[in-house]
Amino acid sequence: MQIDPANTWTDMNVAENALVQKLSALIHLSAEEVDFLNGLHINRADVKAGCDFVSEGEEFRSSFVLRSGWALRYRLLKDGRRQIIGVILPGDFIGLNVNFRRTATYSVCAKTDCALAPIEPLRILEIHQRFPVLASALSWVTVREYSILAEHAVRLGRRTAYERLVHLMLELYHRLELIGLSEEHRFKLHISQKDLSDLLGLSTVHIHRTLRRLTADGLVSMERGEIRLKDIERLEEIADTPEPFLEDFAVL
Amino acid sequence: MQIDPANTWTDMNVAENALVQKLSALIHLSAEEVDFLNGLHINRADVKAGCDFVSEGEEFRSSFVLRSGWALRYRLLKDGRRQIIGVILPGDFIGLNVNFRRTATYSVCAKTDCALAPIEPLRILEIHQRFPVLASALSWVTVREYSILAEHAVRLGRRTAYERLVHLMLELYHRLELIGLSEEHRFKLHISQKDLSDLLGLSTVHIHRTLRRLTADGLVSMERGEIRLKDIERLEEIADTPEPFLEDFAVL
DNA sequence: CGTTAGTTTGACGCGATTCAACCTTCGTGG
DNA sequence: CCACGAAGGTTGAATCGCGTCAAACTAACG
Repeated sequence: MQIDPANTWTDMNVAENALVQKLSALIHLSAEEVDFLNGLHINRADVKAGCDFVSEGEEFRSSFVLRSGWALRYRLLKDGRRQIIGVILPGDFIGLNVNFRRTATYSVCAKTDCALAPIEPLRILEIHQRFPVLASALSWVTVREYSILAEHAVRLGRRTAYERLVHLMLELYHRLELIGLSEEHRFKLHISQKDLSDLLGLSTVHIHRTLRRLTADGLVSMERGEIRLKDIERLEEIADTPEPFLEDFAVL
Repeated sequence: MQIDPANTWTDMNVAENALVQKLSALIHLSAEEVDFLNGLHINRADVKAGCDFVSEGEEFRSSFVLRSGWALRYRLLKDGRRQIIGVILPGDFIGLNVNFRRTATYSVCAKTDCALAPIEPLRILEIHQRFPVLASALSWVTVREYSILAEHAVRLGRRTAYERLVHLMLELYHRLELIGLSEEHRFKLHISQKDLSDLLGLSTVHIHRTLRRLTADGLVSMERGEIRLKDIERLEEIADTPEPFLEDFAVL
């Protein structure tokens, strides 16, 4: 029953370039395009677990691709209540679209040690000019992010605690699978019960009890932070996931 | 106390082109750019109040700009629970980003008679090639949509019923103000209590009671579907809105 | 003038929170 | 190598915000 938010990032075969892997699942990338994407990773910034590397209200110009690690995008209310907007996984962008206003509206916190690839805004423009196929892939990334967030809203607004947890597990599982970070229905969960509660709009106590119920029902097992989804079909039934889940996003 | 989801759309001076108005608030548009944006409105489709004009799971290729009216983007769970993802107001896009997958993941329902401007995907590409300034404005639109949805998630996850309602009123007020559809802290609310409940993840009964409490506290008044925010400062205090609200979005 | 959609109201119940312990694990420094 | 503190997990009891049910009311429309 223990969730272990271990900071050592050694789970599985970490993708060389999760972004390339993610986009390849969608479209065929030419060698030139792959080179360009790898070139985006020339710069590198490392962030220790526990650090906020984007802070609400502060200057935020350059954007990033997360190369490895887990991070959380969140907002804090004045009285300390926290809502997590989403989980950022390897290959995800932080600030993909041009922000010509100046400040961040959310904070981003590293839950494990993270490697970032800072991207100059000019590089994004370059994509639109020189790589039309990549440009539409980025558009897909945008739509996908929006869709994930929309599903998050549905989860928060109209699902029970039990359903929320199942739905989140499935989201993480599918997203990790796409970048080669989960296999055989197993993945490492790098966030605490407190994080889960702020993600799902519940209390830690209730998260704990619900997690217990999930394992008691034989749907999920957990040891040392590793989650195992024991019956995907029933889980998808419970979560009432759209068909197909996280693969086929269209509307923004 | 009556919310009147009147379908006659005659509130105030409807903007000729709400999109132009919205973008003008952000950047200076050249005559050429304004012409181009107006040109997007050549095609026109009308939809009656109550109609779903985008349906989850169905083909969805062309995108739209909403010229006039109110629409709701929502998702339905199998057992009938509904969560509204967001309110679509004049000048808003539906499906701005290129969707090279085929189907819609959400439904969109017109709450008033709506006028739509269908946009061929090619037009969006044209913007990126010929109008770099417009292209970044569209990027801003995307970021803004994401930020509104993120605030929606915070609302659903970590605010009380009372706060949710206040926060929503402020969101609508500010968005309508930007396109000239609200004045003197008043605007017409074109959705029912049922819609409010599915928007805020509450029951209609509780929405009603909370609305009653808001008016009793002298913060808001309502007659025939017209909302009046009587004390913006206190409302913003209650909603704990970020500074500045809905104007300065940066992170995606 | 009946029908339909939406609003209003009260009584009751439950899902989730709060509070307050206590326990376990792990990293750190003496 | 053990002592200690911090962070996170576990548990029960009491409480409350919000949901459910059910019925009456009101306005709009043909």
